[in-house]
Amino acid sequence: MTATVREVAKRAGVSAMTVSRVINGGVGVRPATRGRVEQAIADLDFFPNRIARGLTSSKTGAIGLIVPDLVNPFFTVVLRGAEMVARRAGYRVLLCNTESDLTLERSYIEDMMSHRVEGLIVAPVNDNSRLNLSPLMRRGLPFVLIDRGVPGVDSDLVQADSAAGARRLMQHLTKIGHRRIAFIIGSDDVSTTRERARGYREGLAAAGISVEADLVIQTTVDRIGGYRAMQQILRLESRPTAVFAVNNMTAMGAMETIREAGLSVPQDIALVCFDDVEHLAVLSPFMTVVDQPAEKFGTLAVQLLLERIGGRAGERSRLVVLQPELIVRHSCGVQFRTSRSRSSGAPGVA
Amino acid sequence: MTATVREVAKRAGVSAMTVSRVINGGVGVRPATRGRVEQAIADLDFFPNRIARGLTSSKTGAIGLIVPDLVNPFFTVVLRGAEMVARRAGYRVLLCNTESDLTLERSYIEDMMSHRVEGLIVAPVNDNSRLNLSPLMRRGLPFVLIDRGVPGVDSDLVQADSAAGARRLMQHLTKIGHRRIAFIIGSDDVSTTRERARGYREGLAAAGISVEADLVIQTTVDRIGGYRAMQQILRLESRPTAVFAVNNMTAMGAMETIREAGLSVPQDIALVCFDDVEHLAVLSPFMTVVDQPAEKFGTLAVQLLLERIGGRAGERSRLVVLQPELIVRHSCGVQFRTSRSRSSGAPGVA
DNA sequence: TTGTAAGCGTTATCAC
DNA sequence: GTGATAACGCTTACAA
Repeated sequence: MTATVREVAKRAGVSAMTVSRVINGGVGVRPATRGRVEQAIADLDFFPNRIARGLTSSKTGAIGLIVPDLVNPFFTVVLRGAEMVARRAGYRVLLCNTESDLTLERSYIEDMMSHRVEGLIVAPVNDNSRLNLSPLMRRGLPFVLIDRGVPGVDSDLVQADSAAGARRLMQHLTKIGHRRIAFIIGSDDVSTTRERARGYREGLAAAGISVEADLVIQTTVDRIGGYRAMQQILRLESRPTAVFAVNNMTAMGAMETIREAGLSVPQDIALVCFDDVEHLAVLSPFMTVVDQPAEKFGTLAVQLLLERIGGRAGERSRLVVLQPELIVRHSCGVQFRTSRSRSSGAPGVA
Repeated sequence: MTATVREVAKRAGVSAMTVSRVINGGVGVRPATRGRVEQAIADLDFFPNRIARGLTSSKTGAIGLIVPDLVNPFFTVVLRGAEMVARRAGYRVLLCNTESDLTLERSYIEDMMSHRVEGLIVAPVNDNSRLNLSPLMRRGLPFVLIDRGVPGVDSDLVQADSAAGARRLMQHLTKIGHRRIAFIIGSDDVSTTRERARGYREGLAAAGISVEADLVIQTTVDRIGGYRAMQQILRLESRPTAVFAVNNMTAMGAMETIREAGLSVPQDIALVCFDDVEHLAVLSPFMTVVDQPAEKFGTLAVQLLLERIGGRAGERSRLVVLQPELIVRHSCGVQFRTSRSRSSGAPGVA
């Protein structure tokens, strides 16, 4: 199907080794020789076989990125950041979408090992991902966790300060007068869920409010989960004045319920959430959110991973905690203007 | 770093071939032998090296997917569809994001050839992608174009009927009374742009309206492009009553301008576009759109590609034209209810 | 049912 | 500066 180094070598009247040298930068090859080889490569339309290369050198030039939900814009942006940094370093990103399925996660991790990626970035499904990660730990394949930590797994980790973000959100809501704030929350076996729940409790406590169990609705962390949770909230005898959705997807679902009920945000009920929905947040009502620097999750994770792959990392695992940012818009019930271009200015222009 | 077939073989007291047979399904291996091999595999924590496998069998089990913008939800959903079908067929999808950069597209295509993918799905940047695709054609590597056709490239193609979609949109707008409809359009070297422009003209003509050059604003097909184009539109002496944005991203940018200007949709100006923004369309005002079946682009493309890889496709190239669907919501200025659950019902429930 | 031998396309190593 | 040889880990083809 395509020429090999040997064929190129033959045509250029050199050895395969010389061809190999040329396609790898050509150091230590006389310009004249090099020219002949390059000509032969062009003539034969030769593309080096990376597969074969990976076999001898065990440098496959690939890293894996495993995320639970690629349709979630948060992870899309993580991916964009990761790919950019990886490409600049000469690496390819192999992407895996587990759809929050532990079995799929396990098989993707095995797949990545089979593909001999040099390292892995994983946004784990939940605490049970520990079992899936253990083969990586056993064989010492470098990996970096993002977004979510996994108890019992000692590795580099890039995460946001979820508790602080939630506290800030609660602080804001209570400051503008909300006292009864519902919380749409996910399963307890995800670290970010636990942290956001802690921030919720602490934030309320700081305002002298105690948590009402009725107002904490546990559900799946996706649109349908948010949809159902909000239905439940609207059925409460005494309706809360505000709702905190644990992430962007649940917030979307919650919005849908609110609209169907003929209510509006923030007039009838306030709604805030984690994760800015980025380029789509232009649609009103503009959500008040705690934004996580998604792209940084990707870029930092790749940097940490490449350091580790390159043996420049040391034994100890590293923890990077990114600060989320409160962006006050309209869905909480106050009309603010922030200094952020994303909320009040042009998209990406000064 | 990890065990090899030979090491497993030694431990199990068999030959490497027997191990190979076991890891490939184990047909023609006596159960007892097979058991010993499996035990040895478990003991040594062995994972077959796909790289090496790909070298001998030239079945790498990978296909490439090249898209111009992964942050665009349309392509994210395409990816989801593609990956699902590919996985079921035992293939992995290697994803490349060209960011609409022809140079990057070229290098990704070469990269994919180096990785010896068995085939490629490409949403090309524009007509100039022809040059980037030519190496594929030269060596007969199967590929399928999606979304956009490329003049001079004869290949399988999955696309939407853009002209019909645009016509339908114009038909609707004119029917409810709009006569002056601006068009935010992209570069002319993209097939979908040309087709949508044709639909725009034809749709207007059918209503006895002639195109006003002032109302057609050419820009980059992203959020910032839509933002600027809408600024230009608002500066027109005689403001149009409606705006047709060529895709979801330009519509987002346009919305942003409208909001900054203190205007609202549809009271001050109507806004419609191509591509449903899917799970984010829950935010109001609910856009009237022509929706393309994004996931189908992915699933069909993979099916066509796998047929071709498997030699079950025949010489002739195939064209699949998907019908886009008009979803009337509120941004056009009428309050309709459609039968689609996505616009009026629950997310994914009956 | 199992094993032997050779080779996939590249690069590491060590000569020259 | 260039080349010969032997791997890398697996599978194909054939033999036993």
